[in-house]
Order: sequence, then structure tokens, then C-alpha cells
Amino acid sequence: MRGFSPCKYNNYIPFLSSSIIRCYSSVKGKIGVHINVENEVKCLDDAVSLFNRMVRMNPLPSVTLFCKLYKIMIDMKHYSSVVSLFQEMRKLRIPINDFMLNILINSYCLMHCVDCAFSVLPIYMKTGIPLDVVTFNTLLRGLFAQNKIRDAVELFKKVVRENICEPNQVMYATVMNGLSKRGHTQKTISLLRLMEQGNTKPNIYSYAIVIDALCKDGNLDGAINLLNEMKQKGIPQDRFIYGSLIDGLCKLGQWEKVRTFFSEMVNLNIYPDVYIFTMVIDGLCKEGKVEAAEEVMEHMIKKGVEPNIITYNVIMDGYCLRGQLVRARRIFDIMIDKCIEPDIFSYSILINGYCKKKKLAKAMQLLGEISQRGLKPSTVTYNTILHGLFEVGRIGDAKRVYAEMLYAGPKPDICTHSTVLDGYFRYGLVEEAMSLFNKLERKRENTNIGFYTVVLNGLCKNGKLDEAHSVFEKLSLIGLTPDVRTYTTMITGFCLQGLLDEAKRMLRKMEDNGCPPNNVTYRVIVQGFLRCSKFSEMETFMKEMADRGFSFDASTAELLVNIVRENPSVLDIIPELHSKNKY
DNA sequence: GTCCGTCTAT
Repeated sequence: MRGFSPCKYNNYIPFLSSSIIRCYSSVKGKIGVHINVENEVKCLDDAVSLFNRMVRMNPLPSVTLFCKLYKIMIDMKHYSSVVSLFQEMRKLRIPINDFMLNILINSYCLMHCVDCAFSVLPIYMKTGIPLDVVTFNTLLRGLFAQNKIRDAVELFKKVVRENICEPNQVMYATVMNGLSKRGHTQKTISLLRLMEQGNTKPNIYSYAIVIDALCKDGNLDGAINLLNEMKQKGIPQDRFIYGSLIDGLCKLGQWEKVRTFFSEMVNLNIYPDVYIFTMVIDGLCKEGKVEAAEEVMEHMIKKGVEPNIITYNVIMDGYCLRGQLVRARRIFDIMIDKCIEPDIFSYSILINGYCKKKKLAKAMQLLGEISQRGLKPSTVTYNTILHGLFEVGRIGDAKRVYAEMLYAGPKPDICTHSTVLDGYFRYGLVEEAMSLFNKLERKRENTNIGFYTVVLNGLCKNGKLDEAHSVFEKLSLIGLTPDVRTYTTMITGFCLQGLLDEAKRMLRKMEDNGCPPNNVTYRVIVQGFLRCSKFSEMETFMKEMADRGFSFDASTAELLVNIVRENPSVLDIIPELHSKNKY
């Protein structure tokens, strides 16, 4: 099952000839067995025992009934059990059909094993069952789920180009959704336009996907234009479309427009559901308007829409953001009173709240409670608590929690690694940091520029400028582009060592590389020149800074005032400061 | 009986 490279997926495609599709012979299940699968199967054990009963029946139940059983198992997320039962069926030589193979492929895809899914294709060939559009849609979704975007797009193009099957609206939607969820909004829009020209016209799903992508990008104008386009074409709207729009508007704080679309929706007899209310509540919470959010919650209850776990989590997070942990905790308890079991999000949100208030004892206590509730801490839970522990300097606890995570917890992600490295560096544990860093590099762990910026910052702050410099030089080799933070980190490092020429060179370099310095960069460089009493050069940067509309923060201003006290000659440049920077 | 779209945490 292993070792299917992208080109090997293509090895299966020659099988996909029309002859195979034509020589399909239908495998009809036998009629006469009445089993209400939905009522009988409540858990995995039920499913397996029903299966065992079914295979012993004479005559055998229909293939449809087996399919129903598998579908219910998939809904319960027992994907690997579907695979086992399927294999059992094959051993018993029980007939299968196209639906069942598609279900099998879907199980593998949902297990994030798209290679195994492709390895089902030979069964189609052997049995003469045709591959259909659903097969490809499922495979495409599986590829996207494992971030194999190029393979997915290649497969899609091949299917279309070689007329392997007629792409339907679901296929377009699958590809569009896969692309849009990974940031390719433009390509998603192109596909919508492509659909308009072809036989498969865009439907409500096509528009929903593009509108959502635009809303997530903050391009509400674009989204609203598409909404109008739908109206012109007579494609009806639904709560998904309005959900995306309202969420986008809430996130931009455009409350007037939220109201407009809310009434527009209701006028179309589309009634807001728990999703839409929760999005509004979340938007209000993120703006600090938790009281208003609670009012919306009361309103939805009056309208007969019950808040769900996410609604409560969002309000808890709202109180946490304002530092009102007692209130957040009260929501948590209310939720339990209402028999809504807290999930791992609830815990992560509360733990984050306590960490922000530096109440690590409370946070640690909650971490302990998670398993008592039969839940498992997520990567985010660990990242949050690790960050909190390092923040208050509880290094020993941080190390213990990290070890626990490595031993029994979820897989650390790039954020975990960055947090731990940053913590080690911050407390001078350079050797431990570097050994972890080297280990991660050896394992070719997923990294990004933020991760490397943490390492560069750590090295600079610990006086290892040479090492930082060589890591920095390496970035382009591993295909990472420094961002404004990366450059600023390096500039800070140079300034700390008094290497002002190097700092200047880096400032020019970032500009040349199309990454203009920001407020922070200028503050750092001006402070660097200030500390070395290089006032005339400092003036150059201050001018540049003011021209770009940046200003000082309090600490730079304070530093400047102290310097002026000692060197009255600096006063010559103060008018510049007064006119442009308010200090 | 199989495949597509809206909400929460670092």
C-alpha cells in the first residue's frame, strides 16, 4: 500500500479506458431482507455484530444494505473498521458494487491514506466495475485532505482533458473548495468562470465556495458582487451564502452591513441558524462587546435557536480576551449545567485565558482535568500552556509538559517547536535550544520563516551573532523568504553588538528585497544609533521614518529624552521630532 | 445506499 508517488497515481489512469466503463455488469443485491440499519447500529460493536449476522443470512442481504451499514460506520468515524469488514466480505466472496468501492475509497481518504485509496482502483478493473465521477471526486478530496494540491489538480486536469468522465458540479466544487481552503482564491474564481463557459454551469455550491473564499480574504466587495451575480442569474441564496457574508462583515466590524444582510436574509425567508448567530456573537466578542454578544444569545434562544458548544466557547473566549476569567469560568459552569459537555476547545480557551493572566496554577489544574473528562489535550492546548509556562519562567514545568507531550500527547507542530525554542533561548538555555533545533532540521520537520525567526532571535539575544548570520544566509537555500520580522530581528542583533554598519546594510537589503521596514524596524535602528551616540546618522533614519508616517513608541522616546539630557547638542534635531512624531 | 459549501482556541 505504500510508496505511491504522484506519477504512480497516473499508472492507474491507463486502466480508465472507456472499454472498462462499457463492460460494466451490474451486481444486484438480493431483495427480501428488512433490516433497519439506522436504528440497530448505535456503536461500533452493533455494526460488527450486525455485519456478522448479515453475512450468515440466506439469502444474503442486498449490497445496498451493506453500503448503508458502512456509511453509518463512516459517520461514526470508524473508517478502518469499514476497511476490515470490506476485506472480510471479499474473503467470503460476497458480491460488491460501485457504491461500495466508492465508500471504501472514501474510508481510506478519511483515514488520510490516499495512497491506499488509489490502490483500490485495481479492484474496479478486476471486477469490471466502472470508475465513475464519484470515485474521482472522492479521490480528489482525499488528495486535498493530505495537501497534495498539485496531484489533485493534475488528476482533475487529466480527467477533463482525456474525457475520462464528465466533471459534474460536485467535482468542480471539490476542486474549488480544495483550492480555496488553501489560499488559492484567484484560481477558485477562475474555475467558476470556466464553469460558466462549459456544460456544467455553476450552482449554489460553486458560488458558496467562492463567496466564502472572498469573505475569508476580507474582500467583501467581491463577495457581494458575486451575490448580486447569483441574484441576476436567478440562483437562489441560502443560509450558507449569508453565513459567509455575515461572518466576513462581522470580522471587519461592519455592523451596519451585518444588520442589512440579516434583514435581507430574513426577508428571503432564510432564517438565521446557530451558525449565523454564533458568528455574530463571535464578532462582537472579538471587539470586546461581550455584553452585546450575550444579548444576541438571549435573542437567539427567544427565537428558538439553541446555542451549542461553539456558541458558549466563543463567549468564554470573549471574556478571556477581556481578562474576565471569573465570568469566563461562569459560562463554563453554565454550559455544564445545561448538559453541554465542554470539549477540548472549551479547555484550551480557558487555559489560554488563565495563561494570559499569568494564573498558571489554574491553567495547570485545568490541563489535569481534561483527561478526567475523557478528553485529550490537543496540540493547541499544549502550545498554549507551554507558552504560558515559559512566559512566567516556570521552565521545569514547561520541560515536564513538553516531555509528556512528546511521550503520550498529540504530535507537536511548528508552533510547539517555536514556542519551546523561544522559551529555551529566552532563559539562556542555548545548548538545549540548539540541540532541539538541529534535531528538527535533521528530521526535516516542517518549518517556516516564523520558526527560523525565533531561532535567529534566540541566537542574537544570546550573543551568537555569527551563528545567527550563518543561519540567516542559509534561509534562501531552504527556500524561505525572510519577512519584516526576520530582518528586524537581525538588525536588532547587529545593533545590540554595536555593529551599526551591518544593521544599515541589512536595512537596505530588506528594502532591495521588496520587504520595506516597518515601525518596529525603525525604532530598533534609531535606538541602536542613539545608544552609540551616532546622532547625525540617527537623524537620517528619523527623517526617513517620519516620511513614511511611522512614529516612536514610549520606550524610544524615553531613551531619547535621557540622551538629550546628557547631550544637549542632540536638541538640534528635536524640532524634527516635535513636528512629525509628537514627542 | 457513495462525492461539494457557513461558526470556536496558540
